[in-house]
Parts: sequence; C-alpha cells; structure tokens
Amino acid sequence: MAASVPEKPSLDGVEQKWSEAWESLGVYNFDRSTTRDQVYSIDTPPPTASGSLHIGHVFSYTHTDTIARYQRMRGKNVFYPMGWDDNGLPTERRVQNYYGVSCDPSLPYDPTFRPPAEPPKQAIPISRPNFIALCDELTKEDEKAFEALFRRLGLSVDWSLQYATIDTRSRRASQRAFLRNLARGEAYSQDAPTLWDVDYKTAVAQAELEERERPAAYHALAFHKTDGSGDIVIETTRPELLPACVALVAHPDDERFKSHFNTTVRIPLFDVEVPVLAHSLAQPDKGSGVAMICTFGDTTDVTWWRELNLPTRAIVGRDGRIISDAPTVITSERGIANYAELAGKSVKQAQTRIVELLGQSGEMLGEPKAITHPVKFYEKGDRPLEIVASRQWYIRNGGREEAVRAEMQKRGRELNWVPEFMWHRYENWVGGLNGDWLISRQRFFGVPIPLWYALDTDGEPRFETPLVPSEARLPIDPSTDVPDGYTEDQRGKPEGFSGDPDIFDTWATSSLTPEIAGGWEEDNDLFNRVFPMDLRPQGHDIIRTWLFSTVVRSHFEHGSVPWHNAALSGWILDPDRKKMGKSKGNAVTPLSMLEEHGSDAIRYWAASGRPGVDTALDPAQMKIGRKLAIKMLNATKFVLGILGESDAPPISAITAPVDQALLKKLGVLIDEATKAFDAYDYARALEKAESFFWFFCDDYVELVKGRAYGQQGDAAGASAKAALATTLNVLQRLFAPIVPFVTEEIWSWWQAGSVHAQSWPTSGDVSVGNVGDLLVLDVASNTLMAARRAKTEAKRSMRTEIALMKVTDSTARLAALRLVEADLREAGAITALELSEGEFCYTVVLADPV
RNA sequence: GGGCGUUUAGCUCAGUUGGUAGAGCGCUUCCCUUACAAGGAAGAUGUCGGGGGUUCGAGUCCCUCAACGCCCACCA
Repeated sequence: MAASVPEKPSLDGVEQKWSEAWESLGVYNFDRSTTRDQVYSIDTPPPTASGSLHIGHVFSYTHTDTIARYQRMRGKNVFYPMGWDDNGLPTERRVQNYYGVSCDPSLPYDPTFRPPAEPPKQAIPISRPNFIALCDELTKEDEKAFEALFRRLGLSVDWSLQYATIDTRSRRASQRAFLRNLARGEAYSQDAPTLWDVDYKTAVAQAELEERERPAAYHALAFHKTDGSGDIVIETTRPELLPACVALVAHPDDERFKSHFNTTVRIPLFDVEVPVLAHSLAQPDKGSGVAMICTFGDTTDVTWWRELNLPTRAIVGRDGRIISDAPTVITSERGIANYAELAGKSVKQAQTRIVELLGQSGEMLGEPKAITHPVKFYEKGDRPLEIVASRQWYIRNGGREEAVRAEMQKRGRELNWVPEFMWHRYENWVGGLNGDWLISRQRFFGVPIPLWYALDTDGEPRFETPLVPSEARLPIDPSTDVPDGYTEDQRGKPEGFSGDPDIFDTWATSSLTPEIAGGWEEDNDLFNRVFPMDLRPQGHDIIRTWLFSTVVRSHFEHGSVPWHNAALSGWILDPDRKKMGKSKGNAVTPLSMLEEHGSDAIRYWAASGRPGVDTALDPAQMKIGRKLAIKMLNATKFVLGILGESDAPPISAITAPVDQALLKKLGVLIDEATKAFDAYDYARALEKAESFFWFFCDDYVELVKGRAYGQQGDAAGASAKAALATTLNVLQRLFAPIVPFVTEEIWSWWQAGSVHAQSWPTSGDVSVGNVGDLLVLDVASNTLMAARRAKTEAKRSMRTEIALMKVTDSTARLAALRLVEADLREAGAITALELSEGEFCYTVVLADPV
C-alpha cells in the first residue's frame, strides 16, 4: 500500500492518539473462545490502591507488558487483567481520615448512611458494611488515576478484566476458599501465643515481621535460691516482665548450672517460686548463660513454654500496657505492692519503674549495660511486637508439619523461576517456617471471616464447632448477617450466636488473585481456559508473602501450582545506589517522567534493566530511548521515501549478495530476539534489535540507497527495495513489545492494522535460501568506516570525494568486497579501488578540496 | 551463623557451550551530508575485585579470600 508519511514526524501526542485507538479497536481484548493451550495468562500484581504509584511500578509493569505483547504477537490469546489491592490497613486509615468515620463491627448496617460533606471532628462510628462501602467508593477514585497512568505507559491490559481485592467477587472467593480449607482441615483456629502489634491491636504473621536495631540494656538480676544456697544471676533486656517469669533455663550441658537444675528460685520483687530447668536452646555464651522464661518476652520463650510445659502468666495486655490483675501466684505483700506500681503502665514506663524498684531492693547488680540489638516489629508498626495469647485462625503451610512443608517445597521446584536464583529465597523461606500461616486480623476493613459461633448457656462461644454459611450465601458479613436457623435478636445472647469479629489478613485474599481474576467458581468456563496461569510477575521482596501464600492456596484447592513461571523484578535504586523509598523526598512522580521523556523512552529504560536485577533510576538511559524512537521515525520516513509510492518488491526479488547477507543477519537477529523473549529476557531482545537497527541505519541504508533509487538498474534496485522493506517491517515488529507507541506510529504510515496485532517474525519469513555471506556486510562496513575515518582525520566534510582506496586484505574478504563494490562507489566510499592480498590494511586518498 | 547476588572503561552495564576485551553515556576532535543538529562521523580510555588451580588457551570452569548488597536464623 502507498505510504503516508507525515511532513515532520514527531512523537508528540502519540501516547494519547494510540492508547485511544487501541481501546476503541479492542486490540488487547481477551478472546474467551480459545482453549487453554492458545492462551497466555498473567496474574498481574494488584497495586496498593491507597498509596501512589512510583517509578518502581512503571519499571516492573513494563517488563510484564513486553512479555504480554510478545506472547500476543506469537499468536497467543493473552489474558492480562488488572487488579487493585484496596483491602487492608492503608485504605482503612485513609477512609477514616477522609470521611471522618470509624468502624464499629458491633453496629448494624445502615443502608441510608451517607458521610457528611466535611469530615466531623468526632469520628462517626459506622457498621462494617457501611465502612467497606466507603472504602470501595474512595478507592475507585485512586484506581481511575492509576488506570490513566498505566494506559499512558502503554500497558496492553484488557481493561475490561478488572477486580479489586475488596469487591464482592474477591470477598466471595476469599470466603469460599477459606471455607473449603476449613472443611478439609487445612484451616483451624487456636488459642495460642501470637505476635501482636499493640498500636494496631492486631495479630501479625511471621511473614510480616521485620527486625530493627534498637537500644536496650542488660539488667543483671539476682534470683535467690529457695534452699538459701545463694543466688542465680540472669541478664535480661526486659526486666518489666519479671512478674511473668515462669522459670529459669540453662543449657543441659552447662557445668555451671547442672547442680541447679530442678531446684527453685524466687523472682526478685515478687517472690514467686520458679524452677531452674534445662533446655538445649539456652546458649551458655549469652548473658550469664542462664535466662529467665517469661510468658511471653520473645518467640524463644514460646518454644520453651511449650516444650517445658510451663504455666502462663501473661501481664502485657493487647494495648501494650501491664494488665491490672497480677498473676495469682504473686501473694507476698511486697509482690502485690510492686505489681501495683506497674499495672496500667506501658511496657516502656513499666521498665523504667521496675528498674527503680530493683535498685531500691538491691536485687539488680550494678548498672544496666547499654546494648543495641535487633527487635521484631510489624513491618508497618512503630512499637516492638509483644506476644499475647489469643484465639486466631491459621492455614497450614508446612510450618508445623514436615510432610506439608515437603509438598510446598516440591511446588516451588515445579515453577520456572526468572531469574533462576530467586528459587533459593522460596526454598529458604519455606525451610525456615516455624509456625502455620496466621490469617486472622483484629481489624475492620477487609474480608470478614465468614463464621458464627453458637453461644452456650453462659454466652460463651463454642469455637470448636463454628456455624458455617452455605457457599451460595457468600459473601457474608457475620456482624450483620445471621446464621441459618437463628434470628437477629439472638445475636450475643446465651443459647444464641455471635459473629466472628475478625477479618482476613490482606494476603489471605490476594493469595487468590489467579482464582479471582480467572473467575473461579463464578465462571468456570473462563477459569479452565486461563488456569494454572502462565506468568506471575512480582517483586522479590514478597516471595515469602504473596508468592508463597498463592502457592499454598493453589496446592490445597487445585492440587497444582498456580502458574508455571514466576518472574521476579528488581528494585529501582536512586542515583546513590540506595533503594528508592517512598519516604525519600527525591521520589519523582512517574507521570512527570512520562511527560518529560515520553512513554516509549521510559519503557526503553525499564526494558534495559535485566530481569531480577536492581536498576538505577537513570535519566540518561531515558534520553537514549527517546533518541532511538526519534531515529525510528526518521529512518522509517527515509526508507519509505526510497521505496516510493508503489508496493515494495517481494522477498524473491532479493538477488544482490549484500541484500542476501542483510536478510541472513536479520534472520539471526529474529532467532536471538525470539530465544531471549522465550526466556523472559526482554532486555537481551532489545539490545540485539537495537544494535542491528543502528547498523541498518548507519551502514546498510547508506550503502544501498543509490541502488534502491535505481542507479544500477531495475533488478538491482528491486533487490535493495525488497531488502529495505522486509527489514523495516521486521524491525518494527521486533521493537513493538518494547516501544509500542512509536512502532505503532511508523507502522501506520505504510501498513494496515495495528502492529501489535501482527505476528512475531520468524527467521523462515525472511529466508532467501542458503545464500548470503555475513562477510560481505562486515567488509562493506569496514570500508565505509575507513572512508569516514579518512575524512574525519583530515577534518574534511563527509561530502569530500575519495580519490583512491587501497585495500590489502585476505582473499576471501577481497572477494566479498568486490560483491559490494558498486554500492560502495555510489555511497561515496570509493572511486578508484586498488586491491591486494596481504595483511589487513586500508589506505585512503582524499580528493583535493574544490 | 546459613543462603543468595554483585564486583569488567570515569559512569550505567553487556559479554550463553573457554578461543585476540564490548555498548551506551561522558570525554576529545571534526562535520549543517536534502531521513535525523534535541543530529551525524571518528578517536582515546581496561593488571575483567585479590590469590591459587585446570587448560595449548580463563572475564568465562574449579578452589580460596575480600568488599558491597539482599534474604533467612531461637535477638535472654
């Protein structure tokens, strides 16, 4: 078809022009009529809706998009949905502030409730369903902004395939999956010591921990032996837990303490008698070699408590304060008085006070020795975690059963990890689990645990036999919905029922993204066409959470891995090589970068980052991307100008040796790019295509333009034109996954349809038979370069004529040179040519200045 | 303490069955060449982290050490 090239090609406005065209043409629509083997399905990460997108999102989502576009061109029907993670604490906090409301799950649903126009000073308590409705409303706005940015970035998502992790479909899937876990015995509740955030007042899972170096101090405390034979001195960083002490412990082989085992001592200040016990976890080289076990100071205490069958004497409440009632074992007068000094104080205040008391009583030896040590925090929290006993729901994940752990590790090995070494992180994590997956949270905004409990005659819940809704009723909210066989007026009454007040942790729902996006049990026809999915792209920091939990759910529900490939993206580093934190003031908004450099340039930068490799935020790389896009505009315009109005000759017209060589080189490029994309290495594909493209522009086009204009006759011209047209066409397709806007623009100048709907080229497409010698191209390039060098070194214009070129080279290379001699002559690289065999050497004589 | 990754030109990084060190940026010099001056051409630049080994030959394979980064671990 005749080309229609703009007078002055430009990148201005291509993002808007083409993203609108793609939407209206439905270029990226998923076609649900195809079978599983024709589908390529992607479990897109749902970004957190209440944050803001940062450049890291742009980076990693671009990687996925290049794969999606490649697979689409390979003829796959790409299932590329978008989710929004609007479920969880960030949204909860935002909604509270934005509307001036607070969630009270004990309140009934009010269908007429509307928040006031201005948030009131005093937060309005509302029911959980009302609260969720507001969360839904507010996150919709954020999601629109995110979608606009992703569209501008050129993500080839099918925007009709959207979900939010709090929407009805997700809540239903989350509750359904849980009820099935419950029915099969994979989910259970247990009253047990749990890591607890005292500010959020919720239990926290192992996967959500992080350690922070905090100042602390060793306090040396003397425990008097009850037999009067002296003292045992322990060192502790948490003297305030003395009333919760249930034993001392030392290593069984520690000679210093062997004689003390199974004797008793009295706790300083409180006079409670506790035993001295032996356990192999006690470390002789730590502190004084003997530790006090409290319920509970840290996770080791929990292990000791469980394995040594110790009693529970909890003193830290869920608000992080010392509870008012002293353990009943404290009976001495001073013990009761000392406890009263601590009751109601925060842990920190209690520590200050107890150190004073210990000083007065003389039971602390010397001054506290300041240290810093790692302390466990909830990753979103501000105060150290406490350990409190509470009833929580768990899903088995291998943390307590070797057999389940082995199954999870086997699933990990079934995945193709990109890059491969990321698998070690999974293996490491699963191998190090020390408890099952805690899924319940004492928060409001999230998917409610879909259970009620029958109340006995005393009004106490029967936790062992929860009341379970039928799947047909889902999603339910037990705070307002009523179990079958009961009426609302029985809520909270003896012999009545109560709803489980808790919600699922956000990972308990997002571990089901393949099921939610794929329409599991809602649209099984669709689900069977997309599951198990082909690709899970995600950050390597959430292997232990999102990736692992998704594997756990899929393993139990479907008996398979949830996807076949897991591609882990790297971090964006700021120019100081530090991980770019959202709190860092230097964070540039993605939109401003897209506006400044253009979407293709940003994508080029992103695609230059190898899979899984941390990459610096580098504006220089973006500028190169923009330069490439502009070069593509200009080169296309030029080549189309050479090709003229009539159709380009077919590939069979390619007869000139240099053209045959070009096609051969092009075939090699196609194979390399294909192999790279198949291995999820978009960066390598780009690198290869880019270097070919610059060679094509700088050398090949320069070399053959004269012949293509017809200066060596029609047949020779047709050969050049066919090679130019074929190569241009192929290059546009090869670049399409990386820089979709400029390729669509230049494709539209001379081809019908969207370039993104074209097939991926194969080396077979460009084969001209077993001909073409790459040596011809190499020699031609060398000759062109020798001519340019001579002009540059003589500080002469590139228009300067070459009077004579003497070439000494091998027989084969001289033969190759003769095959492009005419083209070189027309390109101005030679006029007179002298050839001789020998050591490689070019001598160039320039014409005299005019 | 365990695991993983990184270490190649001033900077950012390629280097895939072991075979004479690469790209881009930056730098120097030159050129308005009717596709491109927000461009083009050419040039300079490296004990490939250290040490040892295998080999005719090692940036590439093996051992070892070091630095940096990340993950994990029972952190009294």
